[in-house]
Amino acid sequence: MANDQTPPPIQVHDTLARGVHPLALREEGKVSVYCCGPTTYDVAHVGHARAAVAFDLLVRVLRHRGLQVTYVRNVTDVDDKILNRAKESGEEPTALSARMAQLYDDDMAAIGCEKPTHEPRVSQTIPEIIDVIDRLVKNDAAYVVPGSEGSGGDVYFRVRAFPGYGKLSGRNVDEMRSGARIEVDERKEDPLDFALWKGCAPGEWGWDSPWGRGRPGWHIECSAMSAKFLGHGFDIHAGGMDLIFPHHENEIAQSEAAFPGQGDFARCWMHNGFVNIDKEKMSKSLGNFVTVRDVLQRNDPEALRLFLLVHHYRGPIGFDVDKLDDGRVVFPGIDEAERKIDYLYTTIARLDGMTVAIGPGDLPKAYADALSQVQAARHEALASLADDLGAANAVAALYRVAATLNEMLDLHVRKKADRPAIARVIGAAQHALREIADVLGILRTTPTRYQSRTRAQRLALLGVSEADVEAKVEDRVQARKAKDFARADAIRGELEGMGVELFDGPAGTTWKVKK
RNA sequence: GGUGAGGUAGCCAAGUGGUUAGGCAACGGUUUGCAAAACCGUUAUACGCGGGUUCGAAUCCCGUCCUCACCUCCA
Repeated sequence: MANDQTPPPIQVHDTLARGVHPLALREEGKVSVYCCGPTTYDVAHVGHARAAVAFDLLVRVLRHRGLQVTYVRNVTDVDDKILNRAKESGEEPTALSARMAQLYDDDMAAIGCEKPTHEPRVSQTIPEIIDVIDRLVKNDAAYVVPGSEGSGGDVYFRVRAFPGYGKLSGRNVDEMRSGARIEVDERKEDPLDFALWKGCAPGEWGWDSPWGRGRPGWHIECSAMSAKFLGHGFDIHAGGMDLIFPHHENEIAQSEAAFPGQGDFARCWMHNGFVNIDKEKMSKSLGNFVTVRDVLQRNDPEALRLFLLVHHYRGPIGFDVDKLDDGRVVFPGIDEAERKIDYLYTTIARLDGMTVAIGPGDLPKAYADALSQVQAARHEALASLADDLGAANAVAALYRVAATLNEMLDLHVRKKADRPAIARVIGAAQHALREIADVLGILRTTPTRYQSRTRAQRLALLGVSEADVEAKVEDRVQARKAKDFARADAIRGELEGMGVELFDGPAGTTWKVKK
C-alpha cells in the first residue's frame, strides 16, 4: 500500500454539486480552469494572496498528475472603483489599473504563483463582451434602457426569465426579494435584475457600443473571457467564497442564457475561504487588511505561502498581528512558517556535496524501514493533495521526509560503514522532498540565496549591520581559541540579545538572525 | 429571515466510523568547552453542549449554543 506509486484520482469540492466529487473532465487529459482575479484599484492583500495560492496549488497538482492545464485568471481593469480611485488621485483610470495589475503580478510571482496561461483584461475584451450582451438581448434574456441627454443606454439582465437562477448559491428569487436591501432602480423591470452594460456620458471613460457609450457591468466580463479562452462548459471555475453570490450566480445566468441548449456554463465550482483578522473577514471596506507588501517587508515570501498552505483552502484563516513593546508590528503565524522554511532550507543545504545513490537492492533493515517511511510520506502527501487539495497533510509529510533526511545525514557522519545504504535513503528522500515541495510551490530557490536574502532582511529590520556582527563573531572566535570561554559566552550573550544566534560547527562558527 | 462556513489539547492546525496527523511551546536524552542546530524520546486519556444509532463516533442522526461570512462592492 505504502509502496503504491500511483496516487488516487483527484477529487475536489464542488459548490454547485455540494460536496467532494471526483473530477470529471470535459476532455481526457486536459483541464480548463477559470479563476476570478483582482479588480485592480489597489494593491493585493493577504486575502487575495490566499485565493491565488489556493488555485495555483490546484493547477500544480493537476499538472503534476500529467494533465494539460489551461489556466485563465482575469484582471478586472475596468470598474467604478478604479474610476473613483483615479478621480481622487488625478491619475488616469487606465494608468492606475495597469500599475496595480503589474503590482499584483509581482506580488503573486513573489509568493510562488505561476503565471496563468492567459490573463485577459476587461479593457481588451470589450468586443467579446458586447457580443455576449447582444446575444442576451436577442434571446430576450436582457433588455435595453435608453440613456438620456446624450448618455449611452443601459442593458439589464432579466433575472426572473432565467429558471435556474439561484442554483449555485442556494437562493430562491422570491425569498431574496423580501430580504433585498437594494436601492430600487426605477429603470429596472425588477429589483433583482443586474446591469450588463452601464451607459455613460460621451466624454467619460468608456467604449462605444450598440447601446451608446458605456462600460460593462461587473459580471459580464467573466462570461465573455471564459467563453473566449475556454469555451462554454469548461471544467473548473474558481474564486473566493464571497463571489458565489451574486457574481458567480450571475455569470451562470448570463452564460447559460447567452448559449441556450449548450449545457452547464462550468462543470465544477471551487471557492476558497477567507482570511480573518480578529475573527472578521479581512477586507478593504472594513479597513482591517494587511497587504502582501506589508508582509513581505517583514517576512520571506515563501513563509507567507507556507502559512497559507497549511490551512485548508476552504476553511477560515486567522491572521494574527502583534505589536511588540518597541512598536514593531509582527505576524506571529508567518514568523512560525518562516522558521519552518529555515528548517527545510537548512536541511537541503546539508545535502550540498553529498553523494547520493538510487537503485534497487537489499538494505539493512533499519535503512529499508527508513526508505519505506520516505515512500509512505511521499504517497501520503500526494494522496492528500488529490483529496480536495489537502496541503496541510502534504506539508506534514514533507517535515517527516526532512526529519529522515537529517537523521540520515547525522548517521552519515557517524557510521562510515553504512554509507552506501545511507546514500540510498538520502537519494530517495531528497527526491521525495523535491517532488512534494514542487507540487506545493515552495523551496523554489537555493539555500544560499534564501539564507542571504533572509539574513539581509532580518538584519535590516533589527537595524544591525552585518559587519558589526562579523566583528563580534571574530572576537569570539579568538576568545575561544584562547580558551577564554567566559569571554566567548559573554559575546554570545550579547549577540543573542541582538537577535543573532551562533553555531560552533566543525568547520568554524556560523551565525543566523533569529525570526 | 434565507444560504453557507466553522467551533479539535497551552497555541496553530489535519482528520468525517475502529491502530500516533503534523507543527509551536515544555521536559528528558544523544551531541557540544557550554550552547545552538540536528536527531531520538516524553508530555496532553483533545474533539462546543445534550441526546440517539452502533460492538465501536471527533467522524452518522436529532436537538441546542456560540463565532463568522454571504444575501450591497469584495479573494
